[in-house]
Amino acid sequence: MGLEKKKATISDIAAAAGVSKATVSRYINGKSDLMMDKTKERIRTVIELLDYHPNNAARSLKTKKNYQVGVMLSNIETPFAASLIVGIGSGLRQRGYEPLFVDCHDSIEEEGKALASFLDRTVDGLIVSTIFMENPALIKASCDGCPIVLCDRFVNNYAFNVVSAEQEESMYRLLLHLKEQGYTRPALFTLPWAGNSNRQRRLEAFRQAIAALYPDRAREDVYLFEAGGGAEDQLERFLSQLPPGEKPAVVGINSEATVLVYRAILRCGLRIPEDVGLCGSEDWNWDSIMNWATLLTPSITTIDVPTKQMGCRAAERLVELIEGGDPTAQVITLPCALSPRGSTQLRGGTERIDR
Amino acid sequence: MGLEKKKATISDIAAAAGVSKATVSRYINGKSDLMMDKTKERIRTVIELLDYHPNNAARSLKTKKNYQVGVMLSNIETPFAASLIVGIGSGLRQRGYEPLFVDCHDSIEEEGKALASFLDRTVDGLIVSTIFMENPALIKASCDGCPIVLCDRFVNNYAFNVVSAEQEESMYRLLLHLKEQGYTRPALFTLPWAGNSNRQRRLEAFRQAIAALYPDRAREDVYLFEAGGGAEDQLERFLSQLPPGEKPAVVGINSEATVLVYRAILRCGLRIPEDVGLCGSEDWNWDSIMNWATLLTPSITTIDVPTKQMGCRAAERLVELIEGGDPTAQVITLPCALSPRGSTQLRGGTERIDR
DNA sequence: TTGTACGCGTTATCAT
DNA sequence: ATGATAACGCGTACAA
Repeated sequence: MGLEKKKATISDIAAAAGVSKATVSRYINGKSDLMMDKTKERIRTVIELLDYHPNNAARSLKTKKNYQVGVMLSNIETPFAASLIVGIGSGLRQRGYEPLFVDCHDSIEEEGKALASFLDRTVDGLIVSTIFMENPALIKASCDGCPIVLCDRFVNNYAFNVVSAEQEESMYRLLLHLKEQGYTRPALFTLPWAGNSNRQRRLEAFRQAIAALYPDRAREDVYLFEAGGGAEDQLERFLSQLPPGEKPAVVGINSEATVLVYRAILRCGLRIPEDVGLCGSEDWNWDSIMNWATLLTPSITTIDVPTKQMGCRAAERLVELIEGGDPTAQVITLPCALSPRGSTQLRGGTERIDR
Repeated sequence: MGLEKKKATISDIAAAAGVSKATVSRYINGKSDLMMDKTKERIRTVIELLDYHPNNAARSLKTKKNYQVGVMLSNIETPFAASLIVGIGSGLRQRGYEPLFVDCHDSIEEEGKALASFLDRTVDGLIVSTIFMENPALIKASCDGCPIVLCDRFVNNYAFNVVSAEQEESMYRLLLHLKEQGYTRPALFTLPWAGNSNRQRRLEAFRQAIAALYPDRAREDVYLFEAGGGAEDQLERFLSQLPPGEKPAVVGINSEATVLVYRAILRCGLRIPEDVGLCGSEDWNWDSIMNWATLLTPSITTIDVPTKQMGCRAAERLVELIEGGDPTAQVITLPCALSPRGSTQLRGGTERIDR
């Protein structure tokens, strides 16, 4: 109790086992193929006895590796980020790496600071999921040899390794679902997409799907509004311009947009799904009774982005890069699932309450 | 481009500035009071020019500090954890420390592993927010001298430093609010509380508040159910045993419980707030349009736990401990706010839709 | 006010 | 099959 129990070092082990530090080091690092069994055994027991753990700082000083990777998130306070954290964390730790998460608060300055801080701490690599499409600092870091994987984001003018969610196919399936349900007029309601690669990709996917499913469609049903307001105005614009006989459905560009439109629809005194269908991209993939899509009444049809798996896959790819795998930029695309719910159930059946 | 731009070391700086490594080291560590101005200036410019950054591994090898703290969370995939992460992260980074977050998935084994891994990495301290009230491994770590702060949790048989949310006062205010609204019979609906210090504290707070506000109340209106089911049965039991003329209101022990009861009430064909009042403890403190309490219709009255601030405060206290502050165990208690919403608005006014 | 020299705990390169 | 020994980059007595 009173004794200062100093931590055992490799020298202690060497002395206690009657071998040299070099031998102990070899044992620890699995280079013990040509080692006598009884030597191994001696080292093993002494390590056990003294509860020896190699010192990471010393190790990393020598090897220039510290088994830590920096993870830059755009806004941690969203379930999207939470899922990403879980996926990245498990993927990384599985392979012996420790994640350092930092919230960049959607600010390019914060992001620059975080990047500098990580480079300073000499992390072994970076996983980046921030929104900025113009990102010279990140490109520079990559050029300087820092392994980087982008997660669900793209950056202009540089071919990064990216793990992302499939968009075209899932958007097509969503619009097909709406059509099958009897909706004749799907419109995309989106928040500003400038500088946001995901919104741009979804917008593009929407246009493609419309072109495929409604080849004769002339005007473009894309409505832009702000998180601060405007959903209601745009909704009224959309509905007032509707030719008679058309059945409208709104596709929200993300979870937030979908909820905002949901409120706008109710405020206009309209019913979901009878008067207007509603569905959206669900970034959270949050399997819980607290999922926003099932909290609303009726519950909302969504495209479910496999956030956790994206994180896990990004971790996997990054470790490949760190450990010398082929650095050629790959774009890994994960499929999304469609979850039809009450908000688009125009014909037949009654809504099933999930869980 | 072709040149291998090796990282500058302290020796490079010393050489370039024409001084000794010791002087540079002093400069870096702020011990430059007695240093000649022109020496300082020389060092400063050279550091700038060579873009020198001290190597953390070497530094930590020498000083046994690495400015990293381990953070053990019970389940990262909840907004509660997300808020905590933000609070802890900013509090820690503000003071020059880096958080290492790990998800223990409500498993004591995982937690043990994480603890060992952190101790192994020689973090400077620990912030713990996991559910286990019996936790010998954690007590041992503390006894061994590792600075530890518990966040919104308690552990039996050991006086840890704790940052937590105030419970008695807020529960009292919630029940008072219900009474003022005309509800005569508040009942607590809770998930199993064994081993969960927060649920136990809330349960106790509920009992105290009932004793204070309804001194004549004989039987105890506490209903236990499981996340998997049972809310509906318990609700029917509660309502059927109600004396005529009583106005019932349900208090959910946490966000999840409240949502489960919400669904049960609707399934029973009852109206909120007319037939039954509903309110609950909101652990997330999640200021967003996606907040569950405002997604539901009507939106739900909550006690808002200041999660982010708790994390921030825990970080602050931990750094105090790490840097040699008084280690005497403190219990820091943060006040909660009451957010009255439509779900308990029995008399007067119409529900205001928030945001 | 500044410099010298050693050691922190490892791994890696030689030897043997 | 194993042992000396020299780095790795930094902080810090101690000396000057």
